[in-house]
Amino acid sequence: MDVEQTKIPQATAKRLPLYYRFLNNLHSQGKLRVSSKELSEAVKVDSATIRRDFSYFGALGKKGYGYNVEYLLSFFRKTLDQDETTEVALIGVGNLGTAFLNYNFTKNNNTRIQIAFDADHSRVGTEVGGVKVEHVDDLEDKIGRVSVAILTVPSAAAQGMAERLVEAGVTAILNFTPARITVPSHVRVHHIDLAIELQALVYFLKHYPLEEAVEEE
Amino acid sequence: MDVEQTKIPQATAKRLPLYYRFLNNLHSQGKLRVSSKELSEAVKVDSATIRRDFSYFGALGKKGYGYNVEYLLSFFRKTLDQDETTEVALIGVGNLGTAFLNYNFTKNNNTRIQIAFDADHSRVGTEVGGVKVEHVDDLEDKIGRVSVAILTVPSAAAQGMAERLVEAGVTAILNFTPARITVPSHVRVHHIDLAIELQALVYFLKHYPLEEAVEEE
DNA sequence: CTCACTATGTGAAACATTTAACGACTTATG
DNA sequence: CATAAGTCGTTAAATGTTTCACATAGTGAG
Ligand SMILES: NC(=O)c1ccc[n+]([C@@H]2O[C@H](COP(=O)([O-])OP(=O)(O)OC[C@H]3O[C@@H](n4cnc5c(N)ncnc54)[C@H](O)[C@@H]3O)[C@@H](O)[C@H]2O)c1
Ligand SMILES: NC(=O)c1ccc[n+]([C@@H]2O[C@H](COP(=O)([O-])OP(=O)(O)OC[C@H]3O[C@@H](n4cnc5c(N)ncnc54)[C@H](O)[C@@H]3O)[C@@H](O)[C@H]2O)c1
Repeated sequence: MDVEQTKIPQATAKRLPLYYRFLNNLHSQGKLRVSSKELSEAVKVDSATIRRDFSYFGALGKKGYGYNVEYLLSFFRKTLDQDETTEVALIGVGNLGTAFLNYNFTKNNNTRIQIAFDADHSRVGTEVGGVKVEHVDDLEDKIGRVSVAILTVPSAAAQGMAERLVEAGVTAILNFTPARITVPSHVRVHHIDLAIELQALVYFLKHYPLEEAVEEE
Repeated sequence: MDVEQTKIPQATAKRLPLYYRFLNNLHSQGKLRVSSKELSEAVKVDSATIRRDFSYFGALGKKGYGYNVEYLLSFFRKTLDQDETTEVALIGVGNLGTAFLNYNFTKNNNTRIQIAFDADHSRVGTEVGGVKVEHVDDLEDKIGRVSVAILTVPSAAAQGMAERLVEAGVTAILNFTPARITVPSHVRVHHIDLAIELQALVYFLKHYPLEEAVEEE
């Protein structure tokens, strides 16, 4: 597959899975076509932004008509590699890790948590969400060719585990710990820092007032 | 408090809680000063960006010296309103909701989940993470003056619950459901869409190659 | 077949964010 | 005290993203 499309802005790339999901919804509702304006209302992204995003992939729509849902969907399916499942490992079967294992990411989605590890012997051997929990000591033996990992260990263990994961061949980490981990430059890390998201929301609430609340009449 | 600081870029505002957390770490390690360069390595944000961010608040540092950790920390404590606790409601005590209730957001943080609601009678009355679970029918009665809500209900229930929350006075929602909810313009919604984050990570992995992995010698 | 309408795709402008570069001041050192 | 080294705060440039606005082309009703 041509890796030459590196021109697509990152902001656009982050919206693709969102478009894909809503297109799927429309498709299963039996809708045959959709305009950028309709899609805009559903995903809360400006319609011009949607058209711009789509245009990076060429002319996907028809003037005066809109987009054919089926065509667009199959285009994105290819673009997002929805036909091949990406296997994911999860490290740390605690509160968050358990929630993720119980959640079926594969519903609308090409990713599946294939294997889980924990350091707590009492968890090892149990099955959570259909995935057997392995001991973290066996990580190198059992992780196989999985290249994506979700990290939900205590923050003190994050850096150490990241290093082991990288050593074992992982090249993408979704890090839910508050630790900012250091990895070699060929490894991609996305941080999802829930405490910060909550604090930031509160900060915006207090310092960036939106339009005045309208009392009902 | 002056709401006139609306000049601070949103990108900066989102980083403030991160700075605050690391400053706290440094402080408890007994560090007295820190340079933008050191901080940069810890939080993985370019040092020029850090200096620029800080400069929106005036001259917090000393040339040739860096920043005084204690001073900076107390400045951010005020700025982020860390002295008053913000009360938060959680709607939907399922997998994710339970994880959040069990997590102590207050550790380093001015937010606390104060009250939780669920529709499932078998959960109501139980206590999760020290928070009693109320029935969602009592939401309007019991939510009080809480203005921030975390939404972890099934996506089909998201829009309806959002409307009830807004009606009950909530003005900020952290939405973990895949549904893109519609709210009045005075309500702030932040979406955290975990399935999309995972898909986006996979997309970047495949289409935005980083530097070539170096085989060990 | 005609024509009013609709909605795309995009050039250009507006806006937002990051990064580079450096003068100015501080501290440390001999 | 003079000088070297360090680090901020900021101006300006570079980069990235969103939005506007409209020519254009295809649609669909009559
Ligand atoms: N739960 C939340 O709502 C929440 C919110 C924000 C951030 N976080 C962060 O997410 C991470 C996980 O949170 P949690 O609430 O699930 O914690 P948790 O303590 O419930 O789970 C951590 C799990 O990791 C396991 N573990 C410990 N060391 C390990 C290692 N070296 N290798 C593999 N497994 C190991 C533990 O046995 C445990 O099962 C933490 O870093 C936490 O700060 C969680
Ligand atoms: N668990 C995950 O890892 C994960 C990942 C991505 C997205 N999500 C999304 O987060 C949301 C919650 O996920 P989950 O795994 O915790 O689901 P869940 O089914 O475990 O929990 C949902 C809870 O909400 C309760 N509920 C249902 N209707 C309600 C209502 N009207 N009012 C109050 N409570 C109600 C249910 O009784 C249940 O306890 C879902 O929208 C899901 O799509 C979850």
